Amino acid sequence: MVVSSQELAGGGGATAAQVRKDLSVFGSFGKRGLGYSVPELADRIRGILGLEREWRVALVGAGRIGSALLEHGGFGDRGFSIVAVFDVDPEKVGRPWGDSLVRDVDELEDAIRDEGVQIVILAVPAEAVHSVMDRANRAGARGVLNFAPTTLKVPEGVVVRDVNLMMELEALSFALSQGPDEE
Amino acid sequence: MVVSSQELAGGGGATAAQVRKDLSVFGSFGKRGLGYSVPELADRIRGILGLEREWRVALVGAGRIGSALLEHGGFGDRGFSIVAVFDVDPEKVGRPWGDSLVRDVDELEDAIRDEGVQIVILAVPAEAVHSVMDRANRAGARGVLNFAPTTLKVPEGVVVRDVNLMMELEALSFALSQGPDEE
DNA sequence: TTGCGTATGTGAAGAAATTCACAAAGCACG
DNA sequence: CGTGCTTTGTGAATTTCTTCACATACGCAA
Repeated sequence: MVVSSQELAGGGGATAAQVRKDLSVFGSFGKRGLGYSVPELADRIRGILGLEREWRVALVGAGRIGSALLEHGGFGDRGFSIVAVFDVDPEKVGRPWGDSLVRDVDELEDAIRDEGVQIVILAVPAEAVHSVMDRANRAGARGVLNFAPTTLKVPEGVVVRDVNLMMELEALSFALSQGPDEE
Repeated sequence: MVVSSQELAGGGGATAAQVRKDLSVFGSFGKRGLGYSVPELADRIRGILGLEREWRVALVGAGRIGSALLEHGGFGDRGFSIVAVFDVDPEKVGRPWGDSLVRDVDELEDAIRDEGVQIVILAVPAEAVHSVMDRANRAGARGVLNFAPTTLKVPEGVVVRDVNLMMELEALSFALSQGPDEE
Protein backbone atom coordinates (compact mmCIF):
# COMPACT_ATOMS: atom_id res chain seq x y z
CA MET A 1 0.00 0.00 0.00
CA VAL A 2 1.32 3.33 -1.06
CA VAL A 3 0.22 6.95 -1.00
CA SER A 4 1.33 10.00 -2.97
CA SER A 5 2.07 13.46 -1.62
CA GLN A 6 -0.91 14.56 -3.69
CA GLU A 7 -3.23 12.27 -1.79
CA LEU A 8 -1.72 13.18 1.56
CA ALA A 9 -2.30 16.82 0.76
CA GLY A 10 -5.87 16.22 -0.29
CA GLY A 11 -6.88 15.02 3.14
CA GLY A 12 -5.70 18.02 5.06
CA GLY A 13 -5.65 21.52 3.64
CA ALA A 14 -2.11 21.42 2.30
CA THR A 15 -0.46 21.23 -1.10
CA ALA A 16 1.54 18.33 -2.47
CA ALA A 17 4.76 20.38 -2.47
CA GLN A 18 4.15 21.36 1.12
CA VAL A 19 3.83 17.76 2.19
CA ARG A 20 6.99 16.74 0.40
CA LYS A 21 9.00 19.59 1.84
CA ASP A 22 7.77 18.95 5.34
CA LEU A 23 8.62 15.27 5.14
CA SER A 24 11.99 16.00 3.59
CA VAL A 25 13.01 17.83 6.76
CA PHE A 26 13.13 14.49 8.51
CA GLY A 27 14.85 12.63 5.73
CA SER A 28 13.76 11.17 2.44
CA PHE A 29 11.67 8.07 2.73
CA GLY A 30 9.50 7.90 -0.32
CA LYS A 31 9.97 6.07 -3.58
CA ARG A 32 10.22 8.23 -6.65
CA GLY A 33 7.62 7.44 -9.22
CA LEU A 34 5.58 5.65 -6.61
CA GLY A 35 4.87 7.57 -3.43
CA TYR A 36 5.20 6.81 0.24
CA SER A 37 4.74 3.36 1.70
CA VAL A 38 1.93 3.76 4.19
CA PRO A 39 3.29 1.44 6.90
CA GLU A 40 6.74 2.94 6.64
CA LEU A 41 5.39 6.48 6.66
CA ALA A 42 3.29 5.75 9.72
CA ASP A 43 6.32 4.32 11.48
CA ARG A 44 8.46 7.29 10.58
CA ILE A 45 5.85 9.76 11.76
CA ARG A 46 5.41 7.89 15.01
CA GLY A 47 9.14 8.10 15.46
CA ILE A 48 9.26 11.80 14.64
CA LEU A 49 6.42 12.59 17.01
CA GLY A 50 8.02 10.54 19.72
CA LEU A 51 5.09 8.15 19.98
CA GLU A 52 7.27 5.08 20.08
CA ARG A 53 7.96 5.47 23.73
CA GLU A 54 5.39 5.48 26.47
CA TRP A 55 4.54 8.89 27.90
CA ARG A 56 3.46 8.95 31.49
CA VAL A 57 0.73 11.48 32.11
CA ALA A 58 -0.83 12.91 35.26
CA LEU A 59 -4.23 14.58 35.27
CA VAL A 60 -4.73 17.33 37.80
CA GLY A 61 -8.36 18.23 38.34
CA ALA A 62 -10.91 15.43 38.40
CA GLY A 63 -13.73 17.56 37.02
CA ARG A 64 -15.69 17.48 33.81
CA ILE A 65 -12.79 18.16 31.56
CA GLY A 66 -11.00 15.23 33.05
CA SER A 67 -14.09 13.08 32.53
CA ALA A 68 -14.30 14.16 28.95
CA LEU A 69 -10.71 13.09 28.42
CA LEU A 70 -11.34 9.75 30.02
CA GLU A 71 -14.47 9.20 27.95
CA HIS A 72 -12.65 9.99 24.80
CA GLY A 73 -10.18 7.22 25.51
CA GLY A 74 -7.70 5.97 22.98
CA PHE A 75 -4.80 7.50 24.82
CA GLY A 76 -3.26 4.22 25.78
CA ASP A 77 -3.26 3.12 22.15
CA ARG A 78 -1.16 6.10 21.22
CA GLY A 79 1.37 5.75 23.98
CA PHE A 80 -0.08 8.05 26.61
CA SER A 81 -0.74 6.39 29.96
CA ILE A 82 -2.67 8.31 32.53
CA VAL A 83 -0.87 7.06 35.61
CA ALA A 84 -2.36 9.35 38.25
CA VAL A 85 -5.31 11.67 38.84
CA PHE A 86 -5.34 14.45 41.43
CA ASP A 87 -7.82 16.82 42.97
CA VAL A 88 -8.03 19.19 45.93
CA ASP A 89 -11.63 18.37 46.75
CA PRO A 90 -11.75 15.88 49.69
CA GLU A 91 -15.05 14.69 48.25
CA LYS A 92 -13.31 13.46 45.17
CA VAL A 93 -10.09 12.15 46.69
CA GLY A 94 -10.23 8.40 47.08
CA ARG A 95 -12.90 7.86 44.48
CA PRO A 96 -12.22 5.51 41.60
CA TRP A 97 -11.11 7.00 38.34
CA GLY A 98 -10.55 4.68 35.44
CA ASP A 99 -8.19 2.03 36.74
CA SER A 100 -6.89 4.06 39.66
CA LEU A 101 -8.09 6.32 42.46
CA VAL A 102 -8.19 10.08 42.72
CA ARG A 103 -5.28 11.22 44.89
CA ASP A 104 -4.83 14.34 46.92
CA VAL A 105 -3.00 17.03 45.05
CA ASP A 106 -0.56 17.25 47.95
CA GLU A 107 0.95 14.02 46.70
CA LEU A 108 1.64 15.57 43.31
CA GLU A 109 5.40 16.00 43.57
CA ASP A 110 6.02 12.61 45.08
CA ALA A 111 3.79 10.90 42.57
CA ILE A 112 5.42 12.62 39.63
CA ARG A 113 8.80 11.50 40.82
CA ASP A 114 7.73 7.98 41.74
CA GLU A 115 5.74 7.36 38.60
CA GLY A 116 8.14 9.10 36.26
CA VAL A 117 5.48 11.46 34.94
CA GLN A 118 6.60 13.60 32.04
CA ILE A 119 3.35 15.29 31.02
CA VAL A 120 0.79 17.01 33.24
CA ILE A 121 -2.74 17.84 32.12
CA LEU A 122 -4.02 20.88 33.99
CA ALA A 123 -7.79 20.89 34.27
CA VAL A 124 -7.98 23.18 37.26
CA PRO A 125 -9.31 26.71 37.81
CA ALA A 126 -7.17 29.53 36.48
CA GLU A 127 -6.11 30.63 39.96
CA ALA A 128 -4.61 27.24 40.75
CA VAL A 129 -2.75 26.76 37.51
CA HIS A 130 0.49 28.44 38.38
CA SER A 131 1.14 26.81 41.70
CA VAL A 132 0.32 23.37 40.33
CA MET A 133 2.50 23.89 37.32
CA ASP A 134 5.45 25.11 39.34
CA ARG A 135 5.25 22.12 41.58
CA ALA A 136 4.92 19.74 38.66
CA ASN A 137 7.93 21.28 36.96
CA ARG A 138 9.98 21.13 40.10
CA ALA A 139 9.18 17.46 40.40
CA GLY A 140 10.41 16.90 36.87
CA ALA A 141 7.43 17.13 34.52
CA ARG A 142 8.43 18.90 31.33
CA GLY A 143 5.22 18.98 29.31
CA VAL A 144 1.99 20.74 30.22
CA LEU A 145 -1.41 20.63 28.57
CA ASN A 146 -3.32 23.55 30.02
CA PHE A 147 -7.07 23.99 29.85
CA ALA A 148 -7.27 27.09 32.02
CA PRO A 149 -7.68 30.48 30.36
CA THR A 150 -4.32 31.82 31.50
CA THR A 151 -1.09 32.60 29.76
CA LEU A 152 1.55 30.65 31.57
CA LYS A 153 5.04 31.85 32.17
CA VAL A 154 7.13 28.72 32.08
CA PRO A 155 10.71 27.94 32.98
CA GLU A 156 13.25 27.04 30.31
CA GLY A 157 12.84 23.57 28.90
CA VAL A 158 9.16 23.21 29.74
CA VAL A 159 6.69 22.90 26.89
CA VAL A 160 3.15 24.16 27.22
CA ARG A 161 0.11 23.74 24.99
CA ASP A 162 -2.98 25.73 25.75
CA VAL A 163 -6.50 24.64 24.97
CA ASN A 164 -8.75 27.61 25.37
CA LEU A 165 -12.33 27.14 24.33
CA MET A 166 -13.26 30.77 24.67
CA MET A 167 -10.48 31.68 22.28
CA GLU A 168 -11.76 29.17 19.78
CA LEU A 169 -15.21 30.71 19.92
CA GLU A 170 -13.72 34.16 19.56
CA ALA A 171 -11.78 33.01 16.52
CA LEU A 172 -15.03 31.78 15.02
CA SER A 173 -16.67 35.05 15.89
CA PHE A 174 -13.89 36.96 14.17
CA ALA A 175 -13.95 34.79 11.07
CA LEU A 176 -17.72 35.03 10.79
CA SER A 177 -17.60 38.79 11.29
CA GLN A 178 -15.24 39.08 8.33
CA GLY A 179 -17.54 36.93 6.23
CA PRO A 180 -19.16 37.99 2.93
CA ASP A 181 -22.42 39.08 4.52
CA GLU A 182 -20.78 41.41 6.99
CA GLU A 183 -18.13 43.67 5.54
CA MET B 1 -5.47 53.58 32.65
CA VAL B 2 -3.10 52.98 29.83
CA VAL B 3 -0.87 50.20 28.55
CA SER B 4 2.16 50.20 26.25
CA SER B 5 2.83 47.82 23.38
CA GLN B 6 5.78 46.66 25.44
CA GLU B 7 3.53 45.58 28.27
CA LEU B 8 1.02 43.99 25.93
CA ALA B 9 3.81 42.00 24.37
CA GLY B 10 5.18 40.90 27.73
CA GLY B 11 2.00 39.06 28.63
CA GLY B 12 1.84 36.88 25.55
CA GLY B 13 4.89 35.65 23.73
CA ALA B 14 5.11 38.49 21.23
CA THR B 15 7.35 41.49 20.66
CA ALA B 16 6.35 45.12 21.04
CA ALA B 17 6.72 45.78 17.32
CA GLN B 18 4.54 42.81 16.58
CA VAL B 19 1.77 44.11 18.76
CA ARG B 20 1.87 47.55 17.21
CA LYS B 21 1.86 46.18 13.67
CA ASP B 22 -1.03 43.86 14.40
CA LEU B 23 -3.10 46.61 15.91
CA SER B 24 -2.26 49.00 13.11
CA VAL B 25 -4.00 46.68 10.66
CA PHE B 26 -7.28 47.70 12.23
CA GLY B 27 -6.53 51.40 12.49
CA SER B 28 -4.41 53.51 14.77
CA PHE B 29 -5.85 53.96 18.22
CA GLY B 30 -3.01 54.60 20.58
CA LYS B 31 -1.55 57.79 21.91
CA ARG B 32 2.08 58.41 21.02
CA GLY B 33 4.27 58.78 24.02
CA LEU B 34 1.64 57.23 26.17
CA GLY B 35 0.34 53.89 24.98
CA TYR B 36 -3.09 52.42 24.50
CA SER B 37 -6.07 53.34 26.64
CA VAL B 38 -7.19 50.08 28.14
CA PRO B 39 -10.95 50.68 27.96
CA GLU B 40 -10.73 51.91 24.39
CA LEU B 41 -8.46 49.06 23.39
CA ALA B 42 -10.81 46.54 24.94
CA ASP B 43 -13.71 48.08 23.05
CA ARG B 44 -11.86 48.07 19.78
CA ILE B 45 -10.81 44.46 20.18
CA ARG B 46 -14.32 43.43 21.05
CA GLY B 47 -15.45 45.17 17.91
CA ILE B 48 -12.78 43.53 15.76
CA LEU B 49 -13.55 40.08 17.12
CA GLY B 50 -17.24 40.61 16.58
CA LEU B 51 -18.09 40.21 20.26
CA GLU B 52 -20.39 43.19 20.32
CA ARG B 53 -23.23 41.20 18.90
CA GLU B 54 -24.79 38.16 20.46
CA TRP B 55 -23.84 34.86 18.89
CA ARG B 56 -26.39 32.10 19.11
CA VAL B 57 -24.84 28.70 19.69
CA ALA B 58 -26.18 25.16 19.56
CA LEU B 59 -24.45 22.29 21.30
CA VAL B 60 -24.80 18.89 19.66
CA GLY B 61 -23.88 16.01 21.93
CA ALA B 62 -24.87 16.22 25.57
CA GLY B 63 -21.92 14.19 26.81
CA ARG B 64 -18.95 14.99 28.97
CA ILE B 65 -17.47 17.54 26.65
CA GLY B 66 -20.72 19.41 26.68
CA SER B 67 -20.76 19.24 30.47
CA ALA B 68 -17.26 20.58 30.62
CA LEU B 69 -18.31 23.51 28.48
CA LEU B 70 -21.29 24.21 30.65
CA GLU B 71 -19.21 23.97 33.81
CA HIS B 72 -16.66 26.34 32.43
CA GLY B 73 -19.33 28.96 31.96
CA GLY B 74 -18.61 32.57 31.15
CA PHE B 75 -19.96 32.21 27.63
CA GLY B 76 -22.90 34.48 28.18
CA ASP B 77 -20.61 37.22 29.43
CA ARG B 78 -18.72 37.16 26.18
CA GLY B 79 -21.73 37.20 23.92
CA PHE B 80 -22.19 33.50 23.27
CA SER B 81 -25.62 32.16 24.18
CA ILE B 82 -26.15 28.44 24.16
CA VAL B 83 -29.72 28.39 22.94
CA ALA B 84 -30.18 24.67 22.35
CA VAL B 85 -28.66 21.33 23.23
CA PHE B 86 -29.16 18.16 21.22
CA ASP B 87 -28.47 14.46 21.54
CA VAL B 88 -29.46 11.20 19.85
CA ASP B 89 -29.71 9.20 23.06
CA PRO B 90 -33.39 8.93 24.09
CA GLU B 91 -32.14 8.62 27.67
CA LYS B 92 -30.79 12.12 27.51
CA VAL B 93 -33.47 13.80 25.46
CA GLY B 94 -35.85 15.72 27.68
CA ARG B 95 -33.44 16.06 30.56
CA PRO B 96 -32.64 19.51 31.86
CA TRP B 97 -29.48 21.15 30.66
CA GLY B 98 -28.60 24.51 32.07
CA ASP B 99 -31.66 26.63 31.51
CA SER B 100 -33.18 24.45 28.81
CA LEU B 101 -33.84 20.82 27.98
CA VAL B 102 -31.94 18.40 25.81
CA ARG B 103 -33.71 18.07 22.50
CA ASP B 104 -33.73 15.29 19.96
CA VAL B 105 -31.17 15.79 17.24
CA ASP B 106 -33.94 15.34 14.68
CA GLU B 107 -35.09 18.83 15.56
CA LEU B 108 -31.69 20.26 14.68
CA GLU B 109 -32.55 21.95 11.40
CA ASP B 110 -35.78 23.44 12.62
CA ALA B 111 -34.20 24.69 15.82
CA ILE B 112 -31.29 26.29 14.01
CA ARG B 113 -33.68 28.13 11.76
CA ASP B 114 -36.11 29.08 14.50
CA GLU B 115 -33.50 30.18 16.99
CA GLY B 116 -31.23 31.84 14.47
CA VAL B 117 -28.24 29.73 15.43
CA GLN B 118 -24.99 30.78 13.79
CA ILE B 119 -22.48 28.55 15.57
CA VAL B 120 -22.66 24.81 16.23
CA ILE B 121 -20.49 23.00 18.73
CA LEU B 122 -19.96 19.41 17.67
CA ALA B 123 -19.29 17.14 20.61
CA VAL B 124 -20.33 13.92 18.92
CA PRO B 125 -18.49 10.77 17.83
CA ALA B 126 -16.36 11.07 14.73
CA GLU B 127 -18.77 8.98 12.65
CA ALA B 128 -21.64 11.37 13.28
CA VAL B 129 -19.79 14.59 12.62
CA HIS B 130 -20.33 14.87 8.92
CA SER B 131 -24.02 14.27 8.80
CA VAL B 132 -24.65 16.66 11.69
CA MET B 133 -22.48 19.32 10.16
CA ASP B 134 -24.10 19.06 6.77
CA ARG B 135 -27.51 19.42 8.29
CA ALA B 136 -26.44 22.36 10.43
CA ASN B 137 -24.95 24.11 7.43
CA ARG B 138 -28.01 23.50 5.34
CA ALA B 139 -30.11 25.06 8.07
CA GLY B 140 -27.91 28.15 8.03
CA ALA B 141 -25.21 27.70 10.67
CA ARG B 142 -21.93 29.08 9.37
CA GLY B 143 -19.51 28.42 12.24
CA VAL B 144 -18.48 25.04 13.62
CA LEU B 145 -16.42 24.17 16.66
CA ASN B 146 -15.48 20.53 16.24
CA PHE B 147 -14.21 18.26 18.99
CA ALA B 148 -14.17 15.07 16.98
CA PRO B 149 -10.86 13.80 15.61
CA THR B 150 -11.80 14.22 11.97
CA THR B 151 -10.74 16.55 9.24
CA LEU B 152 -13.90 18.15 7.97
CA LYS B 153 -14.54 19.03 4.38
CA VAL B 154 -16.71 22.10 4.56
CA PRO B 155 -18.71 24.05 2.02
CA GLU B 156 -17.69 27.55 0.98
CA GLY B 157 -18.41 30.19 3.56
CA VAL B 158 -18.43 27.87 6.56
CA VAL B 159 -15.74 28.33 9.18
CA VAL B 160 -14.46 25.41 11.22
CA ARG B 161 -12.18 25.27 14.25
CA ASP B 162 -10.95 21.91 15.42
CA VAL B 163 -10.11 21.04 18.99
CA ASN B 164 -8.23 17.80 18.97
CA LEU B 165 -6.83 16.68 22.27
CA MET B 166 -4.84 13.83 20.85
CA MET B 167 -3.08 16.23 18.53
CA GLU B 168 -2.20 18.46 21.44
CA LEU B 169 -0.64 15.55 23.25
CA GLU B 170 1.21 14.54 20.12
CA ALA B 171 2.53 18.07 19.77
CA LEU B 172 3.80 17.88 23.33
CA SER B 173 5.34 14.53 22.59
CA PHE B 174 7.10 15.95 19.56
CA ALA B 175 8.38 18.99 21.41
CA LEU B 176 9.63 16.92 24.31
CA SER B 177 11.31 14.49 21.95
CA GLN B 178 13.28 17.36 20.42
CA GLY B 179 14.30 18.55 23.86
CA PRO B 180 17.88 18.96 25.08
CA ASP B 181 18.00 15.54 26.74
CA GLU B 182 16.97 13.71 23.64
CA GLU B 183 18.80 14.74 20.52
C1' DT C 1 17.87 -3.23 -21.35
C1' DT C 2 15.78 0.52 -23.13
C1' DG C 3 12.05 3.69 -23.02
C1' DC C 4 7.99 5.70 -20.91
C1' DG C 5 5.11 7.37 -17.27
C1' DT C 6 4.93 8.87 -12.65
C1' DA C 7 6.15 11.02 -8.22
C1' DT C 8 9.85 12.34 -5.23
C1' DG C 9 13.33 15.63 -3.41
C1' DT C 10 15.11 20.06 -3.56
C1' DG C 11 17.31 24.40 -5.22
C1' DA C 12 15.54 28.82 -6.67
C1' DA C 13 11.81 32.21 -6.97
C1' DG C 14 8.20 34.39 -4.84
C1' DA C 15 5.14 35.68 -0.98
C1' DA C 16 4.31 36.54 3.69
C1' DA C 17 5.44 37.55 8.20
C1' DT C 18 8.58 39.54 11.50
C1' DT C 19 11.87 42.67 13.10
C1' DC C 20 14.35 46.97 12.78
C1' DA C 21 14.73 51.63 13.21
C1' DC C 22 13.23 56.17 13.12
C1' DA C 23 10.25 60.25 12.21
C1' DA C 24 6.11 62.15 14.13
C1' DA C 25 3.35 63.08 18.14
C1' DG C 26 1.97 63.42 22.78
C1' DC C 27 2.94 64.77 27.73
C1' DA C 28 5.40 67.11 31.56
C1' DC C 29 7.81 70.57 33.49
C1' DG C 30 9.87 74.80 33.95
C1' DC D 1 6.96 78.07 24.45
C1' DG D 2 10.82 74.98 24.19
C1' DT D 3 13.36 71.01 25.68
C1' DG D 4 13.40 66.27 26.91
C1' DC D 5 11.47 61.90 27.49
C1' DT D 6 8.38 58.44 25.92
C1' DT D 7 5.77 55.47 22.76
C1' DT D 8 3.25 55.04 18.62
C1' DG D 9 2.82 54.05 13.56
C1' DT D 10 5.02 52.51 9.62
C1' DG D 11 8.29 52.14 5.56
C1' DA D 12 12.42 49.29 4.69
C1' DA D 13 15.27 45.33 5.68
C1' DT D 14 15.34 40.82 7.00
C1' DT D 15 13.89 36.41 7.95
C1' DT D 16 10.76 32.69 7.40
C1' DC D 17 7.44 30.08 4.85
C1' DT D 18 5.30 28.64 0.56
C1' DT D 19 5.10 27.62 -4.14
C1' DC D 20 7.28 26.53 -8.47
C1' DA D 21 9.64 23.74 -11.53
C1' DC D 22 12.59 20.32 -12.91
C1' DA D 23 16.36 16.91 -12.66
C1' DT D 24 16.51 12.50 -10.56
C1' DA D 25 14.95 7.98 -9.53
C1' DC D 26 11.84 4.18 -9.56
C1' DG D 27 8.56 0.60 -11.69
C1' DC D 28 6.82 -1.61 -15.49
C1' DA D 29 6.38 -3.50 -19.93
C1' DA D 30 8.00 -5.09 -24.09
